Amino acid sequence: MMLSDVMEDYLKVIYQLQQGTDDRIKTSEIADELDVTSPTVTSMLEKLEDRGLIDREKYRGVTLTDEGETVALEIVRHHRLLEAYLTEHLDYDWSEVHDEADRLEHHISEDFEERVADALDEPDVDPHGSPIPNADLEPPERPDSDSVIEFEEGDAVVVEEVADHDPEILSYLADHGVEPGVELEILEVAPFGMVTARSNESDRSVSLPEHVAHHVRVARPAELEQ
Amino acid sequence: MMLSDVMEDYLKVIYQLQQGTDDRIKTSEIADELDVTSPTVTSMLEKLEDRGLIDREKYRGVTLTDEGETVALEIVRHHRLLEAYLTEHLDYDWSEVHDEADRLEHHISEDFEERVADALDEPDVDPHGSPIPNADLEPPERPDSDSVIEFEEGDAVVVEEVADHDPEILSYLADHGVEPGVELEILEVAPFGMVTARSNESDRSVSLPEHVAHHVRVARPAELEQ
DNA sequence: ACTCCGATTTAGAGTCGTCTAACCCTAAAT
DNA sequence: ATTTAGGGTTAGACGACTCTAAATCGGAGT
Repeated sequence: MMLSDVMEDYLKVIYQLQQGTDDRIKTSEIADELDVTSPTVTSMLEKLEDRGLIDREKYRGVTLTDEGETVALEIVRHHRLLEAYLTEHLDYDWSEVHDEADRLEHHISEDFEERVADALDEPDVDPHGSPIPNADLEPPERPDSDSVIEFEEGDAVVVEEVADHDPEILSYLADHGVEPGVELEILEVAPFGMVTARSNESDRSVSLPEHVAHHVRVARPAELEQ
Repeated sequence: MMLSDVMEDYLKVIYQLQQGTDDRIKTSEIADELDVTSPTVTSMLEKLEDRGLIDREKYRGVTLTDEGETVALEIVRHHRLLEAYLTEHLDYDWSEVHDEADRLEHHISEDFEERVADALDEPDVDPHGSPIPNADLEPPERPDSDSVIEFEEGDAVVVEEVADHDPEILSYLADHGVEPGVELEILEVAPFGMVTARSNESDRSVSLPEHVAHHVRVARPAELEQ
């Protein structure tokens, strides 16, 4: 299937918006994400539907077909492998890799993908802790993490994933010891969603406004599970 | 200057066709190289002229302006750095790098270019022996090599550059010991252009039909110059 | 100088992805 | 059941890049 970069972008965005809900994805959500107008999205959705890549109900939004999901997973795999490679081998900081991976994700060959995966020894998460789809493009299983917002004062948690792309925010988080793998003690969850926590990394407390905290996904430490 | 990938491709091709001649580059040469029709080239040349990137005389072909050349050099630098990086760090063979570099050359950031150049320690040639323009994008000085066709029986020469992109031909050449750096003894130059030589690498003789030999650029060994 | 042929340009049209403006549908509130 | 607010779709257009067909240029050879 020969797809344009643009079509791939639409599929990727639909895939990502679909993560964590069963809702159909709406035209305006896609438009916001891709920074185009709604009519533009509508006309592209028609094409994607013609190609059998999405399932569309007019006025009610879309979902990916299996085929569409496979394409999306391929792009996501490219993106996350690139992020991992750039941090591992080209000295990029995790705050910088997203844009570069976005540039390149549509333009690498199967061969390149494979060599990069080899060089990294088939990693299963990218530098932000997001799962990298495997080479067979099966949907990766949903990590059992929750937004840090779900927790409360006194909880001890481990950062699993920081699902944000803004370099400024990522730099801020890294500076304050919020990265995948670090342990956080929740100090306060304000009613308007701001979370304050202490990182065992920086040993300083850090406050995360709601829109940031939302992207910080954490799990209870392993020793507390059973 | 915001240029499309397509425009960059035109400039790159014009640059490469311009190497080694003072002739203006003709519409049909560009059309052949890019695999588009002549009218398509004509209309793109109008746009490039409007942008001040080429100097055009209708019916007589084009040359790059300084600005156009700078853009072309940027793309060539990207291409050749990528080729070098892929062979050096991702285990590519010199016969495989061209297509991958073509895919990526328009899509890497300045930052990426710089990091790759650093990782390679600012190389000055790519795996085919072609000069990599420096970061200031000054035109690299013309290497003092000639096509192997220019030599005659008995000459000993060193391969400087193999300016071909066909993976089959490059594999063939590598298999027969024709790569940058190896010494060749010319055994015969047939009237129809075929060159037969012995490589001190493979210690076998190899015959190069004219269109291949044309791309094998060599120099007399250093110890013979003064 | 003239003719002719190959190369170039002009003319006109098609595709892709985008836009704005106008119209329409759905769901929530009355 | 009706209204209405807000998002979705339709219609029509545009810019970028490409094509085919037709007209035109210019150099090579008389």
